[in-house]
Amino acid sequence: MKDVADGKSRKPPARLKSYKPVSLKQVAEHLGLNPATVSVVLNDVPGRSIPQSTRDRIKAAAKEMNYQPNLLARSLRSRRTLTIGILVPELGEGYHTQIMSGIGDQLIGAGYFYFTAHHRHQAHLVDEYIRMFIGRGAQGIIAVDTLIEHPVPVPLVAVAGHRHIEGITNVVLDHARAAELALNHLYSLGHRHIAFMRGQPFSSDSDERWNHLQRYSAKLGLEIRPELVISLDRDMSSPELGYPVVQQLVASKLPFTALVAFNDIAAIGSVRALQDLSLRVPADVSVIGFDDINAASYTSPRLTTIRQPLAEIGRIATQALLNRIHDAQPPRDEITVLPTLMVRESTGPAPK
Amino acid sequence: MKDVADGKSRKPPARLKSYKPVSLKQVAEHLGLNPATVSVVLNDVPGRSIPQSTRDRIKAAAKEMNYQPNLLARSLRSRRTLTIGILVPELGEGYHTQIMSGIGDQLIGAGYFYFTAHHRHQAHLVDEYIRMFIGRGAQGIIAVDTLIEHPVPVPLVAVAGHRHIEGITNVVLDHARAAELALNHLYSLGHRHIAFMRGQPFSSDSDERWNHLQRYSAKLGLEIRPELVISLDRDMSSPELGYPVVQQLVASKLPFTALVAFNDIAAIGSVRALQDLSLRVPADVSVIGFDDINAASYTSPRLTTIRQPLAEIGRIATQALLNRIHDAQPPRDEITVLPTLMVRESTGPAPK
DNA sequence: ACGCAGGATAAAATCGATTGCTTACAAGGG
DNA sequence: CCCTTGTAAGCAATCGATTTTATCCTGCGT
Repeated sequence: MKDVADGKSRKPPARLKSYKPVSLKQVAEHLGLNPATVSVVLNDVPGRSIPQSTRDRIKAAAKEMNYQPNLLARSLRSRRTLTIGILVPELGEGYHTQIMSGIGDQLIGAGYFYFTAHHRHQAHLVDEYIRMFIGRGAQGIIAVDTLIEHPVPVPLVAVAGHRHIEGITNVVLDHARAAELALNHLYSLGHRHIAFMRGQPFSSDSDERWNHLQRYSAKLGLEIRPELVISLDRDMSSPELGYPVVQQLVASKLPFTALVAFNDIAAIGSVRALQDLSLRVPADVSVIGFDDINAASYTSPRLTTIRQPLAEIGRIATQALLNRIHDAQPPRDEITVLPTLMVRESTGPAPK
Repeated sequence: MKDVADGKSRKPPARLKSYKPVSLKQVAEHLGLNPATVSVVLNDVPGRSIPQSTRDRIKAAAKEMNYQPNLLARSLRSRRTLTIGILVPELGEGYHTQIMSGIGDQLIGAGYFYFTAHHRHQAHLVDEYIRMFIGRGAQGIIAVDTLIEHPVPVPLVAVAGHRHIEGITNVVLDHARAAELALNHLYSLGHRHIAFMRGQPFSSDSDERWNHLQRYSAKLGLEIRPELVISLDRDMSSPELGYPVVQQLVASKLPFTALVAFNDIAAIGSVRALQDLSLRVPADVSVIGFDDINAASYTSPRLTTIRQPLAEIGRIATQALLNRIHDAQPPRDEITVLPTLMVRESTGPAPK
């Protein structure tokens, strides 16, 4: 290696073990100016008279010295941390992950960074993490599928939360529409004996989804036989979740030609269970899922499902939060998102 | 609701819209003490003589006033932010997500919080986010499947990075062992005409994996026919990735009885392609994947794959980083993780 | 020539902690 | 009786910015 000789990179980027970033004060000193002046210029504070020449000088120096403001210091004073906190029940699981992907995209795009914390449905952790987020200066919080029990001192947007708490904006799926899409689809394929799978009690969408399915069944004149209603209870996020309940359902020998699963994960396990019992999907039994997680289109047969626009939901929640942080709009209580029916291969005409 | 009467929760948690947390100063004032003293006690600073009675008084007051130290202020002074930054190429995609799940678990367990940023393989974003992490006080960085080009002023652990850069610890899979597992499995099932799928050039494991497959094939006396080697090139994370290349492979009419896919995602697409061309998996063609993402066991046939312990890798990387931050151990250059063979349903004896 | 209105920049307070250095007082040693 | 030692706590500087207030200077009007 030889010495660099070109004008540009004379000074190496100095990234060795313990370099210390340049501070505002150093920039000011270098320029023979006061830190305050430099700050004012770099932040484009309005209503200050500073000649363009000085402004240019300062900006040039900042760039040249590779000045990066220390966000901690700035935030301490100004209360703008450009940071928000995200609460999820679990990491590395399809549904939450895809929502977070939408959130992350939108936040980074808006210049915000975010903390993530997962609580595995433990209420005391929820409270603790909220406190820690705030202690670290989070200006807002997004809670995904998380039960919030108290008002919180910063703006909070809940995704798939169904409690109405003062000051909290909920982003929820239009469950009425979802039920309608699912049942119309099956009904129009000729299914009249439909089995239902309810979600776990701790999952925030469980009740809502079930209520609307009941309601719309009634509307269609479909009778729901209680023996054909099975319930999830285990807290797991693998398809195994849906396997045993469907096994039992089949073992009960009650006739049914379609199954409305609680979500895609459980639907995938259900399809497995049916196949392992020599029932063909969809020839013998149609299965419809909920969510449209990525894996739903990898299975065979590919899963017919009620799609929640997960990433979109994340983006909407984020936008709502940012609006509230900036007081851009009067806070809304609830934002509804529309589901779509994705017809794939796991549903078909009811057998004779 | 009636008034609470028990001694504990006399004072409501005051979580209304714009409450302001109590500061150290307020606690000190309340006690008639100096903030410094309070700080010293609450942090259990060693080598200070403060009588137990005072200590108790302070701790009681802190608890009673629900004092929460402001992490921003603390970090500004003490440089301990208990924060690290995580870089990933993409959010909401199986492989990275599962590694992040291990990272998140371990970090939260150790009392650290983390920022996540995704860069979609854009080098300039990588640099920018590293700067921003540091500006926000990150004490270390974990980079997953991300190309790091320069040394960085804080400890950095790279997962599946293969560049050796001063001061960076790499956590990598034992690719030699992986190749051995995959090829032994197929070989012992009688496969002699094996097709290979190489990864995209921007994926950090591509070359390493391919080199070891070649090397071990030679060892087994297996000849690799160049016409049976296909390459991925698109930057996508859906199984569609593997579909067209396998279609072409089959169209070429060259005989093969097994396919070593680059990863599970591509393997799932490959299986689809084969099935759509009326080839049975594994009766006509065996397919083996890499990674063992969650979805690998949801497909039908369930995917035989070389398992990377993804969450474990995340935990190992995190532990390595924390060790370096605490100077607990001399920094290691490389940490190797062992793969496992997961035999499922997509591989079987070679057809005659 | 004097006062005064800005324009340009400096000074100082502040945010909420941590930390090194005093100080005040009491007890023990020579 | 003075000096050391130790205990208990206060003082003040500091971290790196932002923000409010003050000061200096110049040119202009009268």
